[in-house]
Amino acid sequence: MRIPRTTIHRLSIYLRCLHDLREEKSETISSEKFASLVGVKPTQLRKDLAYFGQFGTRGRGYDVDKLASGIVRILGTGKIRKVAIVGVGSLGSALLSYRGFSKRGFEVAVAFDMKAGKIGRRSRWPEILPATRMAAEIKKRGIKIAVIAVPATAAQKVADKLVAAGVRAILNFAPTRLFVPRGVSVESVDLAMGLEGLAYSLKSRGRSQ
Amino acid sequence: MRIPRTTIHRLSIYLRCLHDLREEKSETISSEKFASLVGVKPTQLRKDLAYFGQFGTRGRGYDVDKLASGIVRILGTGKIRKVAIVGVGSLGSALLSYRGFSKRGFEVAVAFDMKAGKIGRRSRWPEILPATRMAAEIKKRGIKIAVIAVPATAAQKVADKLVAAGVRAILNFAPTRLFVPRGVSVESVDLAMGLEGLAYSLKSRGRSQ
DNA sequence: TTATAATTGTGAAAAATTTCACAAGATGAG
DNA sequence: CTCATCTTGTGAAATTTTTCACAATTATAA
Ligand SMILES: NC(=O)c1ccc[n+]([C@@H]2O[C@H](COP(=O)([O-])OP(=O)(O)OC[C@H]3O[C@@H](n4cnc5c(N)ncnc54)[C@H](O)[C@@H]3O)[C@@H](O)[C@H]2O)c1
Ligand SMILES: NC(=O)c1ccc[n+]([C@@H]2O[C@H](COP(=O)([O-])OP(=O)(O)OC[C@H]3O[C@@H](n4cnc5c(N)ncnc54)[C@H](O)[C@@H]3O)[C@@H](O)[C@H]2O)c1
Repeated sequence: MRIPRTTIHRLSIYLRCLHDLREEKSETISSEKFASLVGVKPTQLRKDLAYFGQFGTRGRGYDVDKLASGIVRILGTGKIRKVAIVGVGSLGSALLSYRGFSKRGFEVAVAFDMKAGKIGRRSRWPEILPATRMAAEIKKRGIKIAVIAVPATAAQKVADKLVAAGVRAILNFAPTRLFVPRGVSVESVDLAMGLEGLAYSLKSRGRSQ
Repeated sequence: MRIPRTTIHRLSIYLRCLHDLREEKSETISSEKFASLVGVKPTQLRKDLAYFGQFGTRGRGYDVDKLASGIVRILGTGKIRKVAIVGVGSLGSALLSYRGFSKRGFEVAVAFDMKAGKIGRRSRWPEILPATRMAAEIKKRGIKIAVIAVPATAAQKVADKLVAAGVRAILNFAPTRLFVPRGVSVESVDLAMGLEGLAYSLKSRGRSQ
């Protein structure tokens, strides 16, 4: 059965919310309350979960812990996944220092840059290596996920090298389309696109929202 | 007529691609070539545009310049829109120094932070003001779009203040849901969510892609 | 134990979105 | 001018996604 892309997207949102609920020591929650918390319809939440099995108890709701670990299992973020970042400019640096990824099951294991000045090891930061060692290190460490934070003009070449080195999933911040072989996934984050969406809803307020 | 959210999203992608085509001095392009460039079906591209009128010439295709300005008009990014950034931490700093927004019709006009050390004026950066002056400055400058780059725990309070000051659209980087009144739009960018999507496709390669 | 209330899981209906198929308009060669 | 070719715009069909409605299951109180 084909699972909608949007369902996977929402699963992430559910998981984030479950983390918060866990911190508040909630044990169980009904689809109704949970849905209103994340901002979807209860039936949608139940249908999203139903694609993957049964997670709740009729008459009671969902066990927060159990549901969280269920979604983690679905997403495949159960054991920590190593991530490489390519491009340690202003955005890459922000990502390197970000503590939020580890909570979600990702470890930034290493970063690469082509400029000599960026190379080295700072306390509490992942090691930054020269871009020339990229292929070898990624192979050696068995890294499957990479983040591209280089200028758009360099992004495709970097992607090609990453794929050749065994990377199977790329989070791309460069504002350009990446062409990759079948079997490799790309998610692109274009911040200007977010602003354009907002500009549009600003223009057509009332109609679109 | 209701326009799909995804259509607006794709319009941004089309526009980015048109910018590139313009730099390559292409004059016209058919929906077929254009679609293969951005990675959608030609009929989808034509349908997306058809929501807003007629932009092409039968037998010839689309005039690159004309289509670009058409999409700009649809999105409402024709005249530069001023944007405020709240939170000048590692991510906020990256956004402040980013030169890519102005090409898309946005100007980061001002930033705010609560820590005294962040306040001031650096060359080529927008002015950074204390958070206490946020409401007054946003009102004074008539800013309608803001970016939230503060910790998740502070995000809702910041959003409330922004809305009270007249902001109508928020790009939110904090990993939390923002509750805002009707008529205010929020786009959230959760980078961990991008990674989770990738982890999933890694797990279920072949099926989902 | 039995009745009542709560809440999930799910097939079917509804709504939204994408794709198709082709008429209509434009171009260019002869 | 005419014909063959190209390519858009669009109503209709197909597909996908969301929502509904309710049977099934569990909890709880009497
Ligand atoms: N900074 C932002 O806020 C922001 C926002 C949206 C999008 N982006 C995009 O993210 C990307 C990075 O942005 P940035 O502001 O950090 O740019 P930047 O110029 O500050 O950093 C780019 C880094 O990549 C390195 N680099 C260049 N080519 C490389 C290669 N082939 N291999 C390894 N390293 C290489 C450079 O040495 C530099 O350190 C760009 O594509 C940009 O458009 C940035
Ligand atoms: N850094 C990243 O790569 C990254 C990635 C994904 C998400 N995020 C999210 O983006 C947000 C910012 O991340 P960061 O790494 O830049 O954090 P940071 O701690 O480096 O910066 C936060 C800044 O916000 C300021 N601040 C706090 N409360 C404020 C308030 N009420 N008003 C004004 N300013 C206030 C702080 O003084 C600080 O300068 C966080 O919510 C984080 O989860 C960051």
